[in-house]
Amino acid sequence: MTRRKKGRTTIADVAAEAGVSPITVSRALREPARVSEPLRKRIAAAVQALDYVPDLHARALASARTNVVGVIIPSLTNSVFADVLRGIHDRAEKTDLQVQFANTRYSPQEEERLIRLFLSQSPAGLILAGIDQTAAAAEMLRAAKLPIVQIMELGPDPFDMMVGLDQPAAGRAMTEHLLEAGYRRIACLAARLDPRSNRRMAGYRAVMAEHGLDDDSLVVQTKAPSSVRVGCELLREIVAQRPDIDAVFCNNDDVALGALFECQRMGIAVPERLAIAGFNDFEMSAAAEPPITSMATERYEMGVTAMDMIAQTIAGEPPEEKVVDLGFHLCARASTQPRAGARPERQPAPKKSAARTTRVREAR
Amino acid sequence: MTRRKKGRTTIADVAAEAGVSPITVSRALREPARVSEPLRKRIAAAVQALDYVPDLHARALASARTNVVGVIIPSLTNSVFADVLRGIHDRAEKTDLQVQFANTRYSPQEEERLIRLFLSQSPAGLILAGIDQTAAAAEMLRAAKLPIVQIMELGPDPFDMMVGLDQPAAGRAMTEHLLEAGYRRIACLAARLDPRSNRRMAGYRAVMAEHGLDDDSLVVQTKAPSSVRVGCELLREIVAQRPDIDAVFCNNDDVALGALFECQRMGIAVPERLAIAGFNDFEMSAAAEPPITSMATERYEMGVTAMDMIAQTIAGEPPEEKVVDLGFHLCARASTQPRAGARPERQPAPKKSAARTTRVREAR
DNA sequence: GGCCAAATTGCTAGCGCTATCACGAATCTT
DNA sequence: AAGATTCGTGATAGCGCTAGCAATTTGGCC
Repeated sequence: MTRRKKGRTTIADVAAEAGVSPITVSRALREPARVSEPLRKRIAAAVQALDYVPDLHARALASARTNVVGVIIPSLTNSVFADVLRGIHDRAEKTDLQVQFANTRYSPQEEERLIRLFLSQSPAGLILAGIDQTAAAAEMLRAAKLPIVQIMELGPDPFDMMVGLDQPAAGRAMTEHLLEAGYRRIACLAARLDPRSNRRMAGYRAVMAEHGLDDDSLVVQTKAPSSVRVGCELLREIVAQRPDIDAVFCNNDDVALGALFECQRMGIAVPERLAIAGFNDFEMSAAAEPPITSMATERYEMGVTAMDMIAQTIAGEPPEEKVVDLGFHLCARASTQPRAGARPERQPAPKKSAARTTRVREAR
Repeated sequence: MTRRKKGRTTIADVAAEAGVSPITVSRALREPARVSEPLRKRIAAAVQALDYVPDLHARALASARTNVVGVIIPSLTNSVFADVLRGIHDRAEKTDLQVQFANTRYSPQEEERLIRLFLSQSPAGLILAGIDQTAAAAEMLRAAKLPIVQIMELGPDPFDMMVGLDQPAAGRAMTEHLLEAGYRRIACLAARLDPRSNRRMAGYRAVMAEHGLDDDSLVVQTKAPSSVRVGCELLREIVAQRPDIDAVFCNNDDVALGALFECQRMGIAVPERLAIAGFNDFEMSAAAEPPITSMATERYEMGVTAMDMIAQTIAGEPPEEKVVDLGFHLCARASTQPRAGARPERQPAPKKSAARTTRVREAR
């Protein structure tokens, strides 16, 4: 809409006002240490007086460098990502970095397209979800000379940096918690086949198999995105299919909440007749009646850390640890009350991702 | 990080490849109709061959115009705004507009700062939440020559365009629903003093006053942001303060869910002993047990419409209606079951914002 | 055939900023 | 004290693209 911006205050105006050259103003703004005290003050006063705001486009063009960090994640609806995004934005505010967000809707092709699009704009950094990029995307990313952080989970071969948690281990830990609480016929309810969710389920199945309890009929999945309603539906389904189950492990807390509602509707006592465990420890889970056991993940912290790692790298001080494991911790609540006669919880053998893993039984 | 981008394919490379001048390539890309068929094809082939992607910064600098739409809303946590943002992004993808998001954390000063910041970058458009901008912000916005859409609610004096709903009317409508269902001592639970929430509460109080039922002791507020836990706490508080209430109107569905959980914990039968109504019709409300009555608002649609209005304005075809009322509709569910002897629901007198308002009693 | 209008293409001149180098003055070597 | 280094500042030359207009071609019409 705006035509030629006739009136814009430019760096030249400030320079004239302060009686210096434009380049000095530019330096005073970006590298104050390289400009002498008196000039810096005069320039600051001129900036103030003229209400000068640098043109980011001109800056980007001239320096072939931007302060835009691209964030490419699968979804905006899932509050898991909303939390991460909040962390990213909060930290971005404290630097001069801008955030440019795009969602892939869980499509690797769309992700590839977006990565290509972002890279062509030479962003200051890139934040990606997960480790399942297409081969073409991986090639571009490895060739790209910019800080990249993969978030949500950990994997063997980072493009650059990584911050997340060991999803299979988290799935294992929850399953072990249920076993230790005395449950045996533990079903698994999974909404949309999010790669992280799949890996948690792999952890679940591994533990079940180790105990000779694994069974295809214990798993119910759907392509629908995770939601409370889906939790209701999945619970009805598993109860119809395996009326003998004594616990359900839901791949996300909204599914767990749906399962709880459906149990209330069907008159299934939780946890006496059926235990319910979720994942991600949404705010509502602790408030539910009964409170729902969940696995807390550091989503906000993940966004903050990712942004920090990028800011540090840009500042020329890349973080010592390129891969950060934020761990997870069990929030054991009434919905998975140990059964009478269950052996007490023992400390599990330390695992790769267990560094910051803690185990909490909350009072209620 | 990136130094001089030595390798970047520029419009000149494409022009050379296609055997035309750079400006023609530029036109072919932006206004294909103004370039002849054969040239257009040659240029398209060259773009393809060289994998050319225009530099948006250079474009913005040269044209003093960007394709960035700024979105300034109070929060990212509240799923109300997440839904709006999703609509905005989904529609942005279908145009060539980019979205730049910032959150004010409910601070008008922060909002003013962000508006100033955005305007200095001459965005293609601006989307703002609500109508409570500071005087200084209002002045800047009225002076700005760009499409602006205020969302979430309607007001008398738009800066430019507006899409939302009549919040006081929505508050009235829910209160009337409760009255018609036979409830009389209706409390109001309000989390963070969101301006929209306040206006809904004003609607509630107006209706209560009209029926001689208004009372300060029926209202409980908190500065804490809306959440399920806050719903639990507010319910305990109101029950302690006014044990005689027969219904609660919660300013958001997460608060309503917390109220429901707390009732379950305290052994308060819903709706027999206490009816619960929420607002915004979150996905979980219909799935709860009992399903929670709520007022559905078109949040996703609001984002889509706002973006559409901006895109249309930029395209030189501003929407005929500068103010769009998306209405609201009651989703009456079991949590506000009419009491025995309640008079049947009558159609309310048509209101300003009732154009698209419908009233639904859902089966369950 | 000549003239005008419309359609098509290209030239020039920046947009506002910063990388790079150049320069004089102040500080440091030995 | 003469040269070698800093330090602080400025001049120059673009970054990649497009507005505005000029130049050219085409087509239509009398």
